[in-house]
Amino acid sequence: MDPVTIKDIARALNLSTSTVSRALRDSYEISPETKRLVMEYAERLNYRPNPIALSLKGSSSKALAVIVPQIANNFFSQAINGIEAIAYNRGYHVIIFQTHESYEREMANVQQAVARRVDGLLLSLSSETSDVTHLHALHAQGVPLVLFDRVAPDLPVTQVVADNFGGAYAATSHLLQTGRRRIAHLTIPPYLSITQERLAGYRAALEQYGVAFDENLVRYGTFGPDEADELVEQLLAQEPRPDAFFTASDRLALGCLTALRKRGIRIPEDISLIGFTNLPAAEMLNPPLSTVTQPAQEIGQLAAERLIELIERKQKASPPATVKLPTTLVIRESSAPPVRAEADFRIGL
Amino acid sequence: MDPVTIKDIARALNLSTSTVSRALRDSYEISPETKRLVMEYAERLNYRPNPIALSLKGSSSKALAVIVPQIANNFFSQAINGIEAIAYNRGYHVIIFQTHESYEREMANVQQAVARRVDGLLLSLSSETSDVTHLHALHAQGVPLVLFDRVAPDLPVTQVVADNFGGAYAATSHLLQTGRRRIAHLTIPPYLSITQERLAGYRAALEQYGVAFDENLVRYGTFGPDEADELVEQLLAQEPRPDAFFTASDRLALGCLTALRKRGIRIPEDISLIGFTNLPAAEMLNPPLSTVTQPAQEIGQLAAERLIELIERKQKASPPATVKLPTTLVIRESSAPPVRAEADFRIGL
DNA sequence: TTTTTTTGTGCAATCGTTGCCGGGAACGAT
DNA sequence: ATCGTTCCCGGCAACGATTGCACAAAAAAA
Repeated sequence: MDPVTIKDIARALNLSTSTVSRALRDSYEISPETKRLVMEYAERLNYRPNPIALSLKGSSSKALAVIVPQIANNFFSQAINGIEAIAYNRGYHVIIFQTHESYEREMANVQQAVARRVDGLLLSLSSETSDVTHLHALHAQGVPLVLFDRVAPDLPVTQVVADNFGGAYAATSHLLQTGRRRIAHLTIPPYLSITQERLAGYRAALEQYGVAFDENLVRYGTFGPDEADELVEQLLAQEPRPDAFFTASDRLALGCLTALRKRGIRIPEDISLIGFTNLPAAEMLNPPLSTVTQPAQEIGQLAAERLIELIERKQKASPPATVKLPTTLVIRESSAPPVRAEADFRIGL
Repeated sequence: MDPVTIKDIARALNLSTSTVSRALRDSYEISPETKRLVMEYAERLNYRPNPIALSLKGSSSKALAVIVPQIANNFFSQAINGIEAIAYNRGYHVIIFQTHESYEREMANVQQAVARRVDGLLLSLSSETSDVTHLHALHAQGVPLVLFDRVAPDLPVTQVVADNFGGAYAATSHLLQTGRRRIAHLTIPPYLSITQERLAGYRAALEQYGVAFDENLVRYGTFGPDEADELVEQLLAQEPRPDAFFTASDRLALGCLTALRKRGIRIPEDISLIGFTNLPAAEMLNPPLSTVTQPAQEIGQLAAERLIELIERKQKASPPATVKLPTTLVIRESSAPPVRAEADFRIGL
């Protein structure tokens, strides 16, 4: 019951393995008669070439590595979904690695992926990663590589991202337009490209509205459990107290919601809240959560498409570029203007 | 810059590949001096044995296949998280396949996994799968296999599941205890073991409370988008109208919530709602959603542990068994008794 | 009939690694 | 001096598939 090999076919048909191999690949130098024989027999035995042997031989392994910080994260699982969809109908398989936000594991995973002779890598950086020489090395070796979401702008490789700046800018502008002035930003570790872009969008909007940037209003989380509560505590202690929270992840947005509710703070009356999230439940939360949504699946798809193009067309593929997909601000109740907003505006607050 | 092979080392040190191989594996038949030389040189060149070659050679590939219907699903991504955690610190890698609820793709994925010489498979059945002969074949071939969550009780392999019956029984009992009598059950495709177990738990509770089972109150979804709305529509048309919904998945619970709210139906006053879900946002929904939670990560961990035991101890491993992990009913506002419940009870409703 | 061309097939190397066999050197025992 | 051990190490084959080259037989051309 062991898998059928080319040798089995050769033996059974009294041919050499080379003939069988060539017959199966429909080579012109094999007689039609022999081809038919081989093909039929192979079909009957349900022969499948051994991908391991093929990889060893040096051709392609038809496998892509996807390295992400966490699978159990809405954004990444959606992105992987997109990747897998493209990979599948181009005949590739997907091997998934998690870094758990560790630089060590990121490097180990890259090593492993290369050792397993994947045809290419799709990578989203860990939050600990500030040094990308391991990726430079990879790229120098000619290993096809595409970064997505959490990228490294300096690397001369294709990168697929959401418009983090634009999303953050839109969210912050919206908060400002609805009368908020003390806008806190709860965000994720500072090395990440997405953190910096979102922070930049936040600052740009503040500047645009002539509101001074206060770094005490920016707090960095670390993906730890229940960390939002403490960050919220710190922010609420600020004087004057923030009147809006803009968070950079779904986990933080939920954490904020919990922390604020726990303290009896009303949303949006006392504090306005906007997340940066793909939570399908955002609309059903109490209150419905305003968020900046990202096209996670499209990001995955696009990244996979670019990678496969890179693999298959090698030199002729489009040159490295950063592709930016639009984000969307979805306004819901959690960022509604406070009831007194109108009056406040009138007295020039 | 190509990966270093055992041959490179052999050439450089003027030894044979076999000697190098043995030196690296610390074989007793190599002189300490030679070993030292080889080891040091290998270390310096950062030599890593080629896993592909090892797989081909027939030993183990140190890779596990995980086949699930969907990655972008809270339960599965958490389970995979658990699997990956165990696999990682036992030195295994995880290759993930999605069936997208298709029987065809499930079979293709199993084929691929075997072709890639994984050391074992972790599988959760697609909702289309009613025939498991492909798994019988696999098991007959001696391929280590563990099923989890959506299992096939007839297969003589280890299976790791949540206590679906118990969870459904608890949820339904709770609804009955809070005065509900027309309890609808929105569930997932009928072939699935989990569907049947949850349905059985639901029926058992009804019977326990002397409430007749009405099959018009049971609706099967198909994982389609927005299907909940139509199912809710159908159920609301029933006469008398249901006073509670018990759903078998997080997607359905959210869909129900949306559909009911859209129609102006109050939860829990008009209709009580309990989901079967691991949504982290359940507590923050409006109203907070009562659910039966499953230990997704533990299920993954346990399944991975069993599989690795199977792989490494082969014959000496514990015999196939079904491991059942407890589910927990978390009661929140969505299943609170209606305000008039007390009065109703008094008049014997 | 002989030479050339065409056609179909087999041999052997290759990928990286390990298992098996065998061989030379050194040593002690007879 | 011869034999048997022990210790180290090298060569070959094999895993499954592909591929360049060679070679045979048959067909075509001379």
